[in-house]
Amino acid sequence: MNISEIAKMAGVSRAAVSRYLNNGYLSNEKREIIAKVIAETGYMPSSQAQTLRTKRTKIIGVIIPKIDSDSISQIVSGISEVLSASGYQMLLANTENQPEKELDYINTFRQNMVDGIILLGTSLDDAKLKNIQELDIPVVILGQFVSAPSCIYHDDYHAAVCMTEQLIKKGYHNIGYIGVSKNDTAVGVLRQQGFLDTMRAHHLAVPEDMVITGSFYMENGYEHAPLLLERHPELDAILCATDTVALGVIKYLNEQGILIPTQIAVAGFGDSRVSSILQPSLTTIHFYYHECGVEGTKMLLEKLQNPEIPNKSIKLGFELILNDSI
Amino acid sequence: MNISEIAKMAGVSRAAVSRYLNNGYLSNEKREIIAKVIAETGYMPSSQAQTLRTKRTKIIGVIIPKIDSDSISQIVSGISEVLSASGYQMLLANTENQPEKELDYINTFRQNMVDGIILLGTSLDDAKLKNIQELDIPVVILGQFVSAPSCIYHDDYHAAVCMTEQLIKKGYHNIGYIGVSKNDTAVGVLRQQGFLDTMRAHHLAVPEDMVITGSFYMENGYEHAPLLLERHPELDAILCATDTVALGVIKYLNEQGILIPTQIAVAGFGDSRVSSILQPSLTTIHFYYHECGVEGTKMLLEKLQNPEIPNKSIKLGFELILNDSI
DNA sequence: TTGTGTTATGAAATTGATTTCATAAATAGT
DNA sequence: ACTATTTATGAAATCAATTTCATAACACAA
Repeated sequence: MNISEIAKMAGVSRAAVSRYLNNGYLSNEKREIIAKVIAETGYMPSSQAQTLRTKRTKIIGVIIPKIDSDSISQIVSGISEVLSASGYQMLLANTENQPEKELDYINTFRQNMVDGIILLGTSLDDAKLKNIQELDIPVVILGQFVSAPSCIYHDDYHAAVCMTEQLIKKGYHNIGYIGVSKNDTAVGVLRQQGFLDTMRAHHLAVPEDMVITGSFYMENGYEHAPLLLERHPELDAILCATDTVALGVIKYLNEQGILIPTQIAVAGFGDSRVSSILQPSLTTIHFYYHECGVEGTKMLLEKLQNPEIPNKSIKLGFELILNDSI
Repeated sequence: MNISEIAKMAGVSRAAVSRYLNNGYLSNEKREIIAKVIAETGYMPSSQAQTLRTKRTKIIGVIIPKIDSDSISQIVSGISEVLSASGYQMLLANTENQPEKELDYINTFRQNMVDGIILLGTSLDDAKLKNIQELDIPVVILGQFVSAPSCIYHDDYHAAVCMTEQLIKKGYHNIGYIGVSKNDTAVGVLRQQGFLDTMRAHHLAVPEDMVITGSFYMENGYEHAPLLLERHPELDAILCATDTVALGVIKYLNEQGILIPTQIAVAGFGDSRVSSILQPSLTTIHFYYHECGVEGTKMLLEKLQNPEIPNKSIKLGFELILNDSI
């Protein structure tokens, strides 16, 4: 079933049918007859042929490091919400935490498949950013600050400052830190920097070996908590770069019968759904993940409408969720 | 940059370039010169034009009820793994728990956009299934048993039987049940049926008002747990159709200072990541979600290779995760 | 009546690839 | 030396839409 057949059945030209589909110049008479034929046949125009002419796919490529993560699935949910409201489709690419795959996907997408790209950034080196800027389609980066394309990011640094101050205020002075890879500027570098700067500002020592770096998974906390405690028996709190890591720490402490927060306080970042259900509930930072997805997508769609719009970067705030784990 | 320009630059015909791209009949001489030109220009063939001819998009449509769910994101992760290994892309559509949107998306996908569809089924009535069978592209249903297209599903009934027997064995005889919508045969109907049948087999009464049906969200457990306890002060256990619902119940019990499992035992289904971290850890059923995604995708890709393959349905097992909440 | 402008319409070009078909050149077989 | 076959190649058709351009039909003013 193609446009020519519809045209023949309706006794009009292909152009007329195309005009019908695109609200072009057409008499009501023809409009009606074409509508009838289309309703009868259930004809749907081929999006490939349309794209070939119009150069628009109405598909947005979304690149994420992993899908089964609380924060990421919230962002994706926001993206999907806006896209589907605007008649766009979402092509989702999962790098499975291999940042080098990001470029692969960008190149696949570039192959005329998508109108724009949303990248949930992990490690963004200069080479990658240069590559991104050379694309002829709009790109929005989520979760990391970059000067080049537009981006929406969280105030990771001050969130860490806020959390650290809170810990200090509560009387914890020997605070260990379990972080994640420095390749991730937002989560790996800035949160740790916020922690260290605040400790220094309060004249509290943080020996080098009281800071540990690991993966984004629970195992990071589960395996490194004992290491920290062994090295520093005086430890009274552990701050983790993500809630997921904090969950690992909590699992270990529970297994060992170490009381939270009496013996060791624990805090995380991300306000994962379970933080309030844990016993004790986990003190954490709420970031606006869903909003991040929503706003980022709106930004991309605006760029699509008007490519002349200059790059913007939006910093989203945070909220301290004061629970019982500190 | 299109195939004609490349052909001109290389001094060959468009057909030769196309043969180069598709490993066709071509002399090494031409092969080399074309390779050089393509490398210099960074040319990438237009996937739209390719699709227009070949009728293959190398895109699979995946329809899910929501993205920010533990079980679903695990399934999607499995799907994404297999697809990307096979050079396919994933078009993800989120119905946001509105089953009527499933058909909308199927229709959008049908518009020549995808080679096949994976549907994480929620409510599948006959009309919808008929619609699906009339599609000219292969479809695989995940999570529900259907006779029509191929499907991969979990043994929800026996999982519920197993869990209920376990509760009874542990001495709980007044068990309340918080379920989800009956529109979902697997999660809503079969799990509840397994529970009721097992209770009956053990001659244990389950008054009608000891079974409550609600949403897939935590609120379901959080709001209905007090209702159950009020109606039946003799209650000694609550079985929930999903871990998420169980989390809501646990949240309520914790807030009220009701001890788990001493005063009330709680169990769920789905082995969500946090079940082992909760205090007490949640007794639950492990389903093979990731495998479900992997196998379902393999099944679809096989069908794509050979459309003559008859429909298959695979039932995946489960595992009782015996923790401390019962 | 002629000229001008508006409204509808279809023919044909265009988009960027693949594929069929015809054919030329090279090699093999007798 | 003459077919027969294999190997390479390009011209042209094809896929299914959109869009430009030309033009027919009609209304209206001079």
